[in-house]
Amino acid sequence: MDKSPPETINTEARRASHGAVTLADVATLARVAPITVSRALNSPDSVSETLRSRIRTAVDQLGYVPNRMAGALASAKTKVIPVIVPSLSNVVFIEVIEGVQETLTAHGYQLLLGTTDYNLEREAELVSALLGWAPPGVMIAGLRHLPRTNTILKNAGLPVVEMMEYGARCIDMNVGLSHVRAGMEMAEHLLSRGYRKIGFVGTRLRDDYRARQRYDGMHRRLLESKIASDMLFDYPGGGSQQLGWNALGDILKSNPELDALFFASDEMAVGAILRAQREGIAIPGRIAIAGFNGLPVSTLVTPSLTTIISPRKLMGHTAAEMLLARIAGGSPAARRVNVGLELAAREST
Amino acid sequence: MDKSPPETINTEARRASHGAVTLADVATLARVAPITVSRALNSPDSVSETLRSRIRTAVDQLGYVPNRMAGALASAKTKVIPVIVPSLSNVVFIEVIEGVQETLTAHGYQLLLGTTDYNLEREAELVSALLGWAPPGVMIAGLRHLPRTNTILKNAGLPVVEMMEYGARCIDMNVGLSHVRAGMEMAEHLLSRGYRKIGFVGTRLRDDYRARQRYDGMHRRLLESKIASDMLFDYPGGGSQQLGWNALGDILKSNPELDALFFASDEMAVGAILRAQREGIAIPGRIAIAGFNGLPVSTLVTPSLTTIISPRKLMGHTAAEMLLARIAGGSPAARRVNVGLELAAREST
DNA sequence: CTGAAAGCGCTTACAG
DNA sequence: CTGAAAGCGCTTACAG
Repeated sequence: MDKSPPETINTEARRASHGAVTLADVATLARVAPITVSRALNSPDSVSETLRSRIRTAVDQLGYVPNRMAGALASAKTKVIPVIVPSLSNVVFIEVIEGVQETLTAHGYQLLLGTTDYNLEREAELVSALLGWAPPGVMIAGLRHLPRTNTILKNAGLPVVEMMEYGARCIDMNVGLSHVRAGMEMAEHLLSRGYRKIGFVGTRLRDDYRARQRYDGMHRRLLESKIASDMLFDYPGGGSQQLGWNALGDILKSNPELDALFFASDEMAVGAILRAQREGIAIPGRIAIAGFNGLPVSTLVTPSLTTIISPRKLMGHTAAEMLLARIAGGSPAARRVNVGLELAAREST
Repeated sequence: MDKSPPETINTEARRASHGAVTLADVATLARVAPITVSRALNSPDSVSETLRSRIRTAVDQLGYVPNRMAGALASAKTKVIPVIVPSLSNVVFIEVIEGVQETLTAHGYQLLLGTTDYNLEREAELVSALLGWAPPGVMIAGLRHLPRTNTILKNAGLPVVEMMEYGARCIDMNVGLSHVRAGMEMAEHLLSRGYRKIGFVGTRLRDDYRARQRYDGMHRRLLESKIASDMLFDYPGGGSQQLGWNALGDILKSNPELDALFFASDEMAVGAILRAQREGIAIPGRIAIAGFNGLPVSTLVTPSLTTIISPRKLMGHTAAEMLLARIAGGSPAARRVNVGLELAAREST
C-alpha cells in the first residue's frame, strides 16, 4: 500500500487539510447528499435499505473514518472524558483508572489521561487545557484543589466527580473513602493489640495529603487513648518497596523504642517485611508492621500483612457510572458515595 | 458562583452549543476582530502591546478557554496522541506509559489512552476510533496486529511507533527488545548453573505472544543443548503474585522432577518465592526460580530473584521522542531501536 | 500590526 | 425517507 495520503483529492484545496477521506467523498461516490451518509452512519434506521448498502460500500471502499472533531464541534457532543490523577506510579490510581476505563468503554466513551505529579498548579493548568476539549464531564482525584480550579470546574457547568477520598464538600459529585477514619481504625487496632509507641511512615506527605489524613486520624485516636504516642516519618522519593526497606533499617536504629510502624502503603510495608526477613528481625515480635490498600501481596508475605482494604476498582466503576448518569441527563443514585474500608488484622501485628 | 452556563449569551441560537465563552465573545469585549484574539493567544508577538493587554483582560474577565476541537479542525493540527496497550494490570505497560507521558507532556502533547485487553479485534476498532481524532501520530504496543489494523495505520500516512518488542518488520517505527533473545539468555543462564528440567510458567499465553516468544527462545536453546528439556505451563487468570503462589504448589506436586521455573513475569516469580518462604521450600535448593522485567522487588525478596531487566521507561521516552521527531517533520535518529536487556543472576538460581 | 472572508468536516433544523 | 442551507468555533490565506 502507498503510505502517502491520497493527495489527488485535495490538490486544489487552499487550506491545510488532513488529506483524509471525508463524508463528502463518500457521498459523491455513493451518489447521495452528505447528510444522508451522516444518517446512514449515526441512525441507520432512518435511511432506506438501498441507500444504506450503497453508502456502506462506499465507506468500505474509501476506508472512511469519520472526523470526530468535526462531529463533536457540530453536535456539541463528545465522548472523551478527562481523568486526572496525581501519578501512575501508585497502583491505587491505576486500579481506579481501570475501573473507570471499563465502565466508560462499555458505554462508548474514551479516556483522556492527565497526571499532575501531586502539583496543584499543574492540576489547574491541566483542567483548563482539558476543558478545551469540551468534554461532557470530568473525573478528578481528590477533594483539594486550588480555588482557581474549583471556580473553573464550577463555572464549566459540567458533571464532575471527585474520587479517592470522601468528604463533606465537593464540587459536584464525590466517591471515595475517609482517610481520617482509616487512620483511626488502624490506631484502634494497634492499641487493642498492645502497641504503644507507633511510627507513621510516608513519603511526600506535604503533597500526599490523603496519607497525612490517615496519620491525623491515627494521631487523634492515640492522643485520645492517653496510653500511646506516635512519631511521623516523611521520606523523600516515591512510595516504593525500596523505601519501606530503607525506612525499616533507619527507624530501628534511630528510634528503637517504637513497637509498631504504620506505613502509608502496602508497597512500603511489604518492603519493610522483606528487609526484616533478610535480616532476621522478628515481626511482630521486635516491631509490628501495618499497611494500607489491601493489595493481593499483603496476604502472601510472611508474616501476612495487617492492612486496610479499599475497594479501588469499585470506586472507579461507581465514579464512572455516576458521571454517565448525569451526562445522560438523569441524576445518579447519590451525589456522594462513601465506598468504605475494611481493616484486615493479620500476622504482622 | 452560578453553576449553569451563561445561557443569556445564546438565547437566540438555533443550534446546540456548548454554552461556553467563545473567541467572538472575547473579541467583542476587547473591541477587536476575532482573528486578533486568536493571534494574541497563539503568536502574541504579532499583536501590539495595547491590544494584547486589552485582550488578556477580556480573556481573564470572561474565563475564556479556547475550544481545541474548533482549533484542531481549522488548523488540521492536534496535540493529542493515542497510546494503545493491552492492559493496565501489568506494571510493564504502566511504566512505558509513564515514560511516554513524561515526554509528551514536556512537549505540550496529551495522551489518549486505549486498552485492548489483548484482543486484536478490539485493537482494530480502537485504532479506527482513535484515528477519528485526526491525531498527529499513534503509539501502539506490539508488532502483531490484524491485517486490517496494519492497512488502516499504513494508509493513514502518519508516524506510528510500535513499542515493547523489537523485530524486523514494523509499520513505521519500532522501539523494543527481543523476547526470543531474552528466553535464550535465560536458558543459557539456567544451563550454566546446572539446571536440566525447566518449566516455563505464564498466563494467557495465546494472547500474550511476547511471553510465548520468551518461551520459544528458551525452548530453542535448551533443545540445542541436548542436555536439558522443558515444559510449558499456561495458567488462566492474570499474571499476579497469587498466580505464581498457586503455580509453585501445583507444579511441585504434578512435576516434582523439575529443577527450575522461569516465570513470565517478576510478579509471578515473587509470588512463587513468597509461597516457598511460607512453606519452607528451599530456593534454589529444591527448585530454582527466575523472572522477567527486573522490578525493584526482585532485589528485595529472599532469595533475591534472578531476572531479566528491561528498560521500560527508556522505551517510553525513546518511543515518544521518535514520534515527536517525525511529527516535527524531521526524521528520528533511527527508525528501529533495540533497547536491549540485561540478565541479573541472583540468589534464586 | 489588523481585519473581512472563506473554509475545516461534520450535524442541526427546516423543508419536502 | 432525502436534501439544501446554515452553523459549530476556530485558523488560513489574502489584503491593507
